[in-house]
Amino acid sequence: MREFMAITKALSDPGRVRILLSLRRGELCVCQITELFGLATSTVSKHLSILNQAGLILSRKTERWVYYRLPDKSAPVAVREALDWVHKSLSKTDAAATDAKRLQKVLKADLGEICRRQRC
Amino acid sequence: MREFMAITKALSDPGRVRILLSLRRGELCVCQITELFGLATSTVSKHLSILNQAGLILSRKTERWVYYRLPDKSAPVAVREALDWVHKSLSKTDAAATDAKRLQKVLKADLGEICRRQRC
DNA sequence: TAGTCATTTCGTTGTTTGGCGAAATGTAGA
DNA sequence: TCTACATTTCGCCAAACAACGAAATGACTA
Repeated sequence: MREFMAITKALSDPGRVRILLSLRRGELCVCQITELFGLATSTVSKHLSILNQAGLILSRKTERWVYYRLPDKSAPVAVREALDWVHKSLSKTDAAATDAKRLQKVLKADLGEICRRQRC
Repeated sequence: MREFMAITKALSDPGRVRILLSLRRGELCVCQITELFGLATSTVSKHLSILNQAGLILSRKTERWVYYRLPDKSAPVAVREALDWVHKSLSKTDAAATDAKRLQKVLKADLGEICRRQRC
Protein backbone atom coordinates (compact mmCIF):
# COMPACT_ATOMS: atom_id res chain seq x y z
CA MET A 1 0.00 0.00 0.00
CA ARG A 2 2.84 2.38 0.86
CA GLU A 3 4.56 1.63 -2.44
CA PHE A 4 1.38 2.01 -4.38
CA MET A 5 0.52 5.37 -2.81
CA ALA A 6 4.03 6.61 -3.58
CA ILE A 7 3.30 5.86 -7.22
CA THR A 8 -0.15 7.46 -7.32
CA LYS A 9 1.10 10.56 -5.51
CA ALA A 10 3.98 10.82 -7.96
CA LEU A 11 1.51 10.58 -10.83
CA SER A 12 -0.84 13.20 -9.37
CA ASP A 13 1.17 16.13 -10.70
CA PRO A 14 0.97 16.96 -14.41
CA GLY A 15 4.58 18.12 -14.57
CA ARG A 16 5.82 14.77 -13.30
CA VAL A 17 3.63 12.87 -15.71
CA ARG A 18 4.99 14.93 -18.59
CA ILE A 19 8.52 14.14 -17.45
CA LEU A 20 7.68 10.43 -17.63
CA LEU A 21 6.32 10.83 -21.14
CA SER A 22 9.42 12.71 -22.26
CA LEU A 23 11.73 10.03 -20.95
CA ARG A 24 10.15 7.58 -23.35
CA ARG A 25 12.57 8.69 -26.07
CA GLY A 26 15.55 7.94 -23.86
CA GLU A 27 17.37 9.24 -20.84
CA LEU A 28 17.65 12.97 -20.12
CA CYS A 29 19.73 14.97 -17.67
CA VAL A 30 18.24 17.46 -15.19
CA CYS A 31 19.49 20.32 -17.34
CA GLN A 32 17.58 19.12 -20.38
CA ILE A 33 14.36 18.53 -18.49
CA THR A 34 14.63 21.97 -16.91
CA GLU A 35 15.06 23.51 -20.35
CA LEU A 36 12.17 21.46 -21.70
CA PHE A 37 9.61 22.60 -19.15
CA GLY A 38 10.88 26.04 -18.21
CA LEU A 39 10.90 25.35 -14.49
CA ALA A 40 13.57 26.15 -11.91
CA THR A 41 16.30 23.56 -11.58
CA SER A 42 15.43 22.95 -7.95
CA THR A 43 11.80 22.30 -8.86
CA VAL A 44 12.74 19.76 -11.51
CA SER A 45 15.18 18.09 -9.16
CA LYS A 46 12.47 17.63 -6.57
CA HIS A 47 10.05 16.20 -9.12
CA LEU A 48 12.71 13.75 -10.23
CA SER A 49 13.37 12.80 -6.65
CA ILE A 50 9.69 12.00 -6.10
CA LEU A 51 9.48 9.95 -9.29
CA ASN A 52 12.67 8.17 -8.34
CA GLN A 53 11.49 7.30 -4.84
CA ALA A 54 8.33 5.83 -6.34
CA GLY A 55 10.53 3.66 -8.56
CA LEU A 56 9.14 5.22 -11.72
CA ILE A 57 12.55 6.41 -12.92
CA LEU A 58 16.19 5.44 -12.40
CA SER A 59 19.31 7.60 -12.42
CA ARG A 60 22.89 7.39 -13.59
CA LYS A 61 25.73 9.82 -12.99
CA THR A 62 28.27 10.67 -15.71
CA GLU A 63 30.79 13.49 -15.61
CA ARG A 64 28.91 16.55 -14.43
CA TRP A 65 25.46 15.31 -15.29
CA VAL A 66 22.84 13.07 -13.73
CA TYR A 67 20.76 11.25 -16.28
CA TYR A 68 17.29 9.92 -15.53
CA ARG A 69 15.59 7.13 -17.44
CA LEU A 70 12.58 4.83 -17.31
CA PRO A 71 13.19 1.43 -15.70
CA ASP A 72 13.29 -1.71 -17.80
CA LYS A 73 11.22 -4.88 -17.62
CA SER A 74 12.84 -5.89 -14.36
CA ALA A 75 10.93 -3.16 -12.47
CA PRO A 76 8.26 -4.17 -9.92
CA VAL A 77 4.90 -5.12 -11.43
CA ALA A 78 3.08 -2.14 -9.96
CA VAL A 79 5.64 0.22 -11.49
CA ARG A 80 5.59 -1.43 -14.89
CA GLU A 81 1.84 -1.40 -15.06
CA ALA A 82 1.68 2.21 -13.94
CA LEU A 83 4.08 3.27 -16.68
CA ASP A 84 2.24 1.23 -19.30
CA TRP A 85 -1.00 2.85 -18.22
CA VAL A 86 0.46 6.36 -18.37
CA HIS A 87 1.92 5.87 -21.81
CA LYS A 88 -1.09 4.10 -23.23
CA SER A 89 -3.41 6.81 -21.89
CA LEU A 90 -1.39 9.86 -22.87
CA SER A 91 1.07 9.17 -25.66
CA LYS A 92 -1.36 10.44 -28.26
CA THR A 93 -2.47 13.61 -26.47
CA ASP A 94 -1.74 17.18 -27.53
CA ALA A 95 0.40 17.79 -24.46
CA ALA A 96 2.63 14.85 -25.32
CA ALA A 97 2.97 16.00 -28.92
CA THR A 98 3.90 19.54 -27.86
CA ASP A 99 6.47 18.30 -25.38
CA ALA A 100 7.92 15.92 -27.95
CA LYS A 101 8.38 18.78 -30.38
CA ARG A 102 10.19 20.92 -27.85
CA LEU A 103 12.21 17.95 -26.74
CA GLN A 104 13.59 17.61 -30.26
CA LYS A 105 14.92 21.15 -30.07
CA VAL A 106 16.44 20.54 -26.66
CA LEU A 107 18.14 17.38 -27.86
CA LYS A 108 19.68 19.20 -30.82
CA ALA A 109 21.21 21.85 -28.57
CA ASP A 110 24.53 21.35 -26.89
CA LEU A 111 24.37 20.42 -23.22
CA GLY A 112 26.95 23.04 -22.25
CA GLU A 113 25.02 25.68 -24.08
CA ILE A 114 21.80 24.79 -22.30
CA CYS A 115 23.48 25.06 -18.94
CA ARG A 116 25.06 28.39 -19.81
CA ARG A 117 21.67 29.73 -20.83
CA GLN A 118 20.26 28.65 -17.47
CA ARG A 119 23.21 29.97 -15.54
CA CYS A 120 23.03 26.76 -13.52
CA MET B 1 -4.71 14.85 -20.14
CA ARG B 2 -7.39 16.52 -18.03
CA GLU B 3 -9.27 13.24 -17.67
CA PHE B 4 -6.13 11.36 -16.83
CA MET B 5 -5.08 13.83 -14.15
CA ALA B 6 -8.54 13.65 -12.61
CA ILE B 7 -7.96 9.92 -12.23
CA THR B 8 -4.46 10.17 -10.79
CA LYS B 9 -5.50 12.88 -8.35
CA ALA B 10 -8.44 10.76 -7.27
CA LEU B 11 -6.08 7.85 -6.69
CA SER B 12 -3.56 9.93 -4.74
CA ASP B 13 -5.48 9.65 -1.46
CA PRO B 14 -5.36 6.35 0.45
CA GLY B 15 -8.92 6.75 1.71
CA ARG B 16 -10.28 7.00 -1.79
CA VAL B 17 -8.26 4.00 -2.95
CA ARG B 18 -9.63 1.98 -0.05
CA ILE B 19 -13.14 2.98 -1.04
CA LEU B 20 -12.50 1.65 -4.54
CA LEU B 21 -11.26 -1.64 -3.12
CA SER B 22 -14.29 -1.97 -0.89
CA LEU B 23 -16.69 -1.45 -3.76
CA ARG B 24 -15.31 -4.55 -5.41
CA ARG B 25 -17.78 -6.67 -3.43
CA GLY B 26 -20.70 -4.67 -4.73
CA GLU B 27 -22.37 -1.30 -4.36
CA LEU B 28 -22.43 0.55 -1.03
CA CYS B 29 -24.34 3.60 0.18
CA VAL B 30 -22.65 6.63 1.72
CA CYS B 31 -23.83 5.54 5.15
CA GLN B 32 -22.10 2.19 4.89
CA ILE B 33 -18.84 3.66 3.64
CA THR B 34 -18.90 6.22 6.43
CA GLU B 35 -19.35 3.45 8.97
CA LEU B 36 -16.63 1.39 7.33
CA PHE B 37 -13.93 4.04 7.54
CA GLY B 38 -15.01 6.05 10.57
CA LEU B 39 -14.93 9.39 8.77
CA ALA B 40 -17.48 12.21 8.82
CA THR B 41 -20.31 11.85 6.34
CA SER B 42 -19.34 15.07 4.62
CA THR B 43 -15.79 13.83 4.16
CA VAL B 44 -16.92 10.58 2.59
CA SER B 45 -19.34 12.42 0.37
CA LYS B 46 -16.54 14.60 -0.93
CA HIS B 47 -14.29 11.61 -1.60
CA LEU B 48 -17.09 9.94 -3.50
CA SER B 49 -17.67 13.09 -5.50
CA ILE B 50 -14.01 13.18 -6.53
CA LEU B 51 -14.02 9.51 -7.51
CA ASN B 52 -17.26 10.02 -9.38
CA GLN B 53 -15.98 13.01 -11.33
CA ALA B 54 -12.95 10.99 -12.36
CA GLY B 55 -15.32 8.32 -13.68
CA LEU B 56 -13.96 5.72 -11.27
CA ILE B 57 -17.36 5.11 -9.65
CA LEU B 58 -21.02 5.50 -10.61
CA SER B 59 -24.04 6.31 -8.47
CA ARG B 60 -27.66 5.32 -8.21
CA LYS B 61 -30.37 6.79 -6.01
CA THR B 62 -32.97 4.60 -4.28
CA GLU B 63 -35.34 5.71 -1.56
CA ARG B 64 -33.28 7.71 0.88
CA TRP B 65 -29.95 6.30 -0.08
CA VAL B 66 -27.37 6.93 -2.76
CA TYR B 67 -25.48 3.82 -3.77
CA TYR B 68 -22.04 3.95 -5.37
CA ARG B 69 -20.55 1.18 -7.49
CA LEU B 70 -17.63 0.46 -9.79
CA PRO B 71 -18.34 0.98 -13.50
CA ASP B 72 -18.68 -2.00 -15.84
CA LYS B 73 -16.73 -2.91 -18.97
CA SER B 74 -18.27 -0.02 -20.89
CA ALA B 75 -16.18 2.51 -18.93
CA PRO B 76 -13.47 4.49 -20.76
CA VAL B 77 -10.23 2.61 -21.31
CA ALA B 78 -8.21 4.84 -19.00
CA VAL B 79 -10.71 4.23 -16.19
CA ARG B 80 -10.87 0.49 -16.72
CA GLU B 81 -7.11 0.15 -16.77
CA ALA B 82 -6.74 2.32 -13.69
CA LEU B 83 -9.18 0.17 -11.76
CA ASP B 84 -7.54 -3.02 -12.94
CA TRP B 85 -4.19 -1.66 -11.85
CA VAL B 86 -5.50 -0.66 -8.42
CA HIS B 87 -7.09 -4.01 -7.76
CA LYS B 88 -4.22 -6.04 -9.11
CA SER B 89 -1.74 -4.06 -7.02
CA LEU B 90 -3.65 -3.95 -3.76
CA SER B 91 -6.23 -6.71 -3.48
CA LYS B 92 -3.82 -8.89 -1.54
CA THR B 93 -2.51 -6.27 0.88
CA ASP B 94 -3.13 -6.13 4.61
CA ALA B 95 -5.14 -2.93 4.32
CA ALA B 96 -7.52 -4.55 1.86
CA ALA B 97 -7.94 -7.58 4.09
CA THR B 98 -8.67 -5.46 7.16
CA ASP B 99 -11.22 -3.36 5.30
CA ALA B 100 -12.86 -6.47 3.87
CA LYS B 101 -13.27 -7.87 7.36
CA ARG B 102 -14.89 -4.72 8.68
CA LEU B 103 -17.01 -4.48 5.57
CA GLN B 104 -18.52 -7.85 6.40
CA LYS B 105 -19.68 -6.53 9.74
CA VAL B 106 -21.11 -3.40 8.17
CA LEU B 107 -23.00 -5.44 5.58
CA LYS B 108 -24.55 -7.60 8.29
CA ALA B 109 -25.88 -4.58 10.17
CA ASP B 110 -29.17 -2.97 9.27
CA LEU B 111 -28.93 0.22 7.25
CA GLY B 112 -31.30 2.10 9.55
CA GLU B 113 -29.31 1.03 12.56
CA ILE B 114 -26.09 2.29 11.03
CA CYS B 115 -27.61 5.65 10.36
CA ARG B 116 -29.05 5.92 13.85
CA ARG B 117 -25.64 5.20 15.29
CA GLN B 118 -24.19 7.98 13.19
CA ARG B 119 -27.02 10.38 13.95
CA CYS B 120 -26.94 11.31 10.27
C1' DT C 1 44.29 21.89 -3.05
C1' DA C 2 41.20 25.26 -5.01
C1' DG C 3 37.90 26.27 -8.45
C1' DT C 4 34.10 25.14 -11.52
C1' DC C 5 29.75 23.68 -12.27
C1' DA C 6 25.50 20.35 -12.36
C1' DT C 7 22.61 18.86 -9.01
C1' DT C 8 20.49 18.60 -4.45
C1' DT C 9 18.89 20.46 -0.15
C1' DC C 10 16.99 24.22 2.59
C1' DG C 11 13.83 27.87 3.83
C1' DT C 12 10.05 30.64 2.39
C1' DT C 13 5.62 31.70 0.20
C1' DG C 14 1.16 31.05 -1.80
C1' DT C 15 -2.05 27.43 -3.13
C1' DT C 16 -4.33 22.99 -2.69
C1' DT C 17 -6.27 19.44 -0.04
C1' DG C 18 -8.38 16.57 3.72
C1' DG C 19 -10.95 16.83 7.66
C1' DC C 20 -14.88 18.45 10.43
C1' DG C 21 -19.49 20.52 11.87
C1' DA C 22 -23.32 23.27 10.47
C1' DA C 23 -26.48 24.56 7.16
C1' DA C 24 -28.76 23.52 2.70
C1' DT C 25 -30.87 20.20 -0.49
C1' DG C 26 -34.02 17.03 -1.93
C1' DT C 27 -36.91 13.13 -1.52
C1' DA C 28 -40.41 9.94 0.72
C1' DG C 29 -44.11 9.43 3.81
C1' DA C 30 -47.67 11.34 7.09
C1' DT D 1 -47.91 20.76 3.23
C1' DC D 2 -44.97 19.37 6.94
C1' DT D 3 -41.63 16.22 8.84
C1' DA D 4 -37.87 13.04 8.83
C1' DC D 5 -33.68 11.92 7.24
C1' DA D 6 -29.66 10.58 3.84
C1' DT D 7 -26.74 13.17 1.27
C1' DT D 8 -24.44 17.33 -0.43
C1' DT D 9 -22.61 21.89 -0.05
C1' DC D 10 -20.41 25.52 2.62
C1' DG D 11 -17.06 27.66 5.66
C1' DC D 12 -13.36 26.95 8.29
C1' DC D 13 -8.73 25.15 9.99
C1' DA D 14 -4.47 22.60 9.78
C1' DA D 15 -1.37 19.91 7.06
C1' DA D 16 0.68 18.94 2.56
C1' DC D 17 2.53 20.61 -1.64
C1' DA D 18 4.56 23.13 -5.71
C1' DA D 19 7.41 26.72 -6.92
C1' DC D 20 11.32 29.69 -6.31
C1' DG D 21 16.08 31.53 -4.98
C1' DA D 22 19.96 30.82 -2.12
C1' DA D 23 23.11 27.93 0.01
C1' DA D 24 25.20 23.23 0.32
C1' DT D 25 26.98 19.13 -1.94
C1' DG D 26 29.96 16.55 -4.58
C1' DA D 27 32.72 15.38 -8.51
C1' DC D 28 36.01 16.60 -11.98
C1' DT D 29 39.99 19.64 -13.42
C1' DA D 30 43.53 22.83 -13.28
